[in-house]
Amino acid sequence: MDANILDDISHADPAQRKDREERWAQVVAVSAALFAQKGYEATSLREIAERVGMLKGSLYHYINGKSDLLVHVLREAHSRGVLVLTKIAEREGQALERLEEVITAHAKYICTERVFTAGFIEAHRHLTPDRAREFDVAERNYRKAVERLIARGQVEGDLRDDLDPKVSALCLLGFLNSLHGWVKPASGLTTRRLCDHALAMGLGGLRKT
Amino acid sequence: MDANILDDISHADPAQRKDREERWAQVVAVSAALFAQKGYEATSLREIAERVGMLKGSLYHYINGKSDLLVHVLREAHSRGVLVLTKIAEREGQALERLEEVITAHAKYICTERVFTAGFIEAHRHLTPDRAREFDVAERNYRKAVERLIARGQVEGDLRDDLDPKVSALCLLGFLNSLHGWVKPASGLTTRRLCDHALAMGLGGLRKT
DNA sequence: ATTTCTACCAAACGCCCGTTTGGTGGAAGC
DNA sequence: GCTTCCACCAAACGGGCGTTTGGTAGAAAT
Repeated sequence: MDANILDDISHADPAQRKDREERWAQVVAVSAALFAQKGYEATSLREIAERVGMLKGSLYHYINGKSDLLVHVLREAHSRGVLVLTKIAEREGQALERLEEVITAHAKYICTERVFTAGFIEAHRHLTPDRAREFDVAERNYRKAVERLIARGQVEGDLRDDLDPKVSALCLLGFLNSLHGWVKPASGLTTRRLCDHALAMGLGGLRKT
Repeated sequence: MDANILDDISHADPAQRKDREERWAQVVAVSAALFAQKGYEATSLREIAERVGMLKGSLYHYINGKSDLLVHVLREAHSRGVLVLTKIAEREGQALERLEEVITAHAKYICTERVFTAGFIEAHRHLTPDRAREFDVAERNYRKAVERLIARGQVEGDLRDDLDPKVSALCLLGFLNSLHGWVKPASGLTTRRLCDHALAMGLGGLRKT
């Protein structure tokens, strides 16, 4: 079933494999760009195929259905975003410093890798529960890591301890993701300044005054 | 063209008018619920008509096209949300207090009127620029009002003045709207507690320490 | 030289969408 | 009692979608 994507292809010679992989990467990249720009539903296979230079039916040599594209786009997004951020959150050290790092990295990711951050919420609607689980788990892990960070910050005395860590984590991540909605490249706001601003506002509500 | 919706109907007798208006309100309410739940594109006229108890073609006695429904849903949402919040933001008084009121009211609106807050971003994609303008203007007015409030709070000495009011306003409103993404009714979190939390986090980053 | 394989084309399929058209039953107006 | 009007039905329309099927040109393998 998943042969086109997942099967071992070591029996193919290197030249063929490279061709196919390059083409496939191109397809995923184009899909990511279009999904980000117009949303998953509003993007047609015809349009994707056109930008890659083939007919829509030919895409089925790479996929078994449209949602395969979504899965692979989301996987790339997660490997660049959520997974990296989770690792940062789980590093050793003073909680407050870790949290600052996470917030800044998250904001930076949102600003610079715009292609991969759009429509995550929309995306879940278009995946069957079992295909979505993979991403749900990753996102939950990240959220939990931030939650633990906040709790530790409270214990260490840097963060106010009258706020529930879970709700705080949800608020913080929601806030950071919301940056995507209005931050535009070339809006006269440098990434650097935006990250500083996000840090000030994201952390300001958590810090002990 | 717009006869079904906008025309003067004073020549109809009261009984008829009431019937029609009640039916129309029902259609809008059902549309709002479905748009919120599944999104605009994913909601079919067939589905809307079914819940109201008619066939999809019959909806065209009330509308001239599907997007009419979106416009009317958004109008109702704006009149309950953005317009109310703008008025609060523009009242007289100490800026900090006003801002607290706005944040709390905004958070409360998001939590209690869930039907009308979903898919605002998606919505814009499905309206022609001239039909969207109405809503763009209202949202901009609100944002500007909050921006002025923050600027005044800085002058009055309650808010830190090293943050750009415009960026701060965008961050704050983005944060508040992001609550919609994860706040669920009956999640064991009362509206009251959520609003307090949102206030603490939203204001914490702006306040002078 | 023949076979095999691969990347892709060309064309059709069924589905469901938003929209249009023409009609119908029953209440309201004269 | 006849006409008018109105809310709605019944059925079709064209179109775009995701998907399937069968074929083909050309390189690689034997």
